Amino acid sequence: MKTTITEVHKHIGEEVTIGAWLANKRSSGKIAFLQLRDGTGFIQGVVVKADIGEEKFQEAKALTQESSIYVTGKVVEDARSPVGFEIQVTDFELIQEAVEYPITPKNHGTEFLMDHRHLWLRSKKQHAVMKIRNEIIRATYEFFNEQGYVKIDPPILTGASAEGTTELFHTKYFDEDAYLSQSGQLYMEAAAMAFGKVFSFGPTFRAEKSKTRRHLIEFWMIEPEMAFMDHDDSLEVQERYVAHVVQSVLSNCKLELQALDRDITQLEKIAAPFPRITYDEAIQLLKEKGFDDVEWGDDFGAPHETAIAESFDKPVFIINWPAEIKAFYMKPDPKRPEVVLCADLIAPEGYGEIIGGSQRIDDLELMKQRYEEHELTGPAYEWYLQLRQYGSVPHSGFGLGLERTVAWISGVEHVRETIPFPRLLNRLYP
RNA sequence: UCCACCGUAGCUCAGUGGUAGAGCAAUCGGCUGUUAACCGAUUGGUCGUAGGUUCGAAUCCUACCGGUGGAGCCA
Repeated sequence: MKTTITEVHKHIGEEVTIGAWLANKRSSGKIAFLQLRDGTGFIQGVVVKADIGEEKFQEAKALTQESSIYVTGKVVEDARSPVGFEIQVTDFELIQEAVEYPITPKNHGTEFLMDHRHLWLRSKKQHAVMKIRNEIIRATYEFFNEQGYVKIDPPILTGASAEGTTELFHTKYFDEDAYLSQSGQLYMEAAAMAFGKVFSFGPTFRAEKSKTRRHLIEFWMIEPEMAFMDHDDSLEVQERYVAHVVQSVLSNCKLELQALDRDITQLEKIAAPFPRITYDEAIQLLKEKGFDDVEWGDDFGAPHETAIAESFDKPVFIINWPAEIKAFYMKPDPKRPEVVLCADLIAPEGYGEIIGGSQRIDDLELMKQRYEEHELTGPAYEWYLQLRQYGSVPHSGFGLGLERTVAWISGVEHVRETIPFPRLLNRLYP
């Protein structure tokens, strides 16, 4: 009967047929080992000449890497297999012969692999990272649905920037100027006033010429927004959400974490609550660690974030940043108006900021003042002001960068391996 | 945009002023438990591009093109 590699454990002792690709092959004079993959997993097929006959055995030895085949054989348990099972092949049928597959079992450089991203996705490590990405997305929907959030999709084509800081991708909207969304946040605030607790999951675009392991031109964000929640309430949601995602990956992606050689003891520590330090304390900590050039009012670079993260074995919130280096919509601390009620969540092990969040300004007059300070005018911003005019309430929200989260949990060095087809500086293909 | 490093066989790299090399892949042969299998043989080159220095340049110099890492900015 036809089945898949993840299902073979239900068919021990039975003969099954699997549609598969040949990931690799090893053979000797009378036995051949076929490393098979079918998208659901990897398994070894064993071809014995004495069982299958001379002609078929020679055919098996001639199979090339990444050729597609239907393999028929008996499922047996075997302690030597990393997945616990293998298939004793009784027959196979070649679907298509792959000639000189470019990605060989040996080392390749980044440029070559990125040029062949459409094929690289087939490899064990990339497969594992994408499965973990999928689990994080699944766990995200699970978490927010269970907590009563409504998923709302903000637009991708917009008339102006959400934060006014980063470079936007410009395009035409018939005769008007339009930009690709850099954040759905302003729309999610509108949605929170309509549905209470909402979250979005979608792509965002930044036309920054960033060339680091933490940056993509196109990346995916999860942006929850909650009415009637202050910033402390939001921090609690954030830590419970992140912990849920990590625990879900630990439970459901054991083989994938193993394929990536991830040190899971680091992940097993991730449980709410997470430590919180103020921006002021962070400055102090950095000075103690020898960063003499950091002054109050400076933003932190990657080395600073890493140094702070090293002091904790869980993600750490840095709260209450100077208003001048944060977005216009963040609510000032009533006790100390020069700082705003916000937090960055810094992942452990040097993966950098994975969440940025804040309580939003709910006062109409203060928001008008911010508009003047930031020279925000036009129809793109008028509607946002109305949210403070008609039944304004305290509300908070945050944005989690999916790719940085995948990189951290998977333990991969660079975010370009955490999205199927990364858009990078100078890379629009494949 | 700035800084550093790198472009040599299909891939990963060595060669740093005197005949263009290795491993892997491919092809042929051997091997009954391999795990990036192994062993033997064969094939494979406009040394990123254009100038320059030199008796002689993959090697030294200049410019350009491409890439990698980082900074800034951010998730």
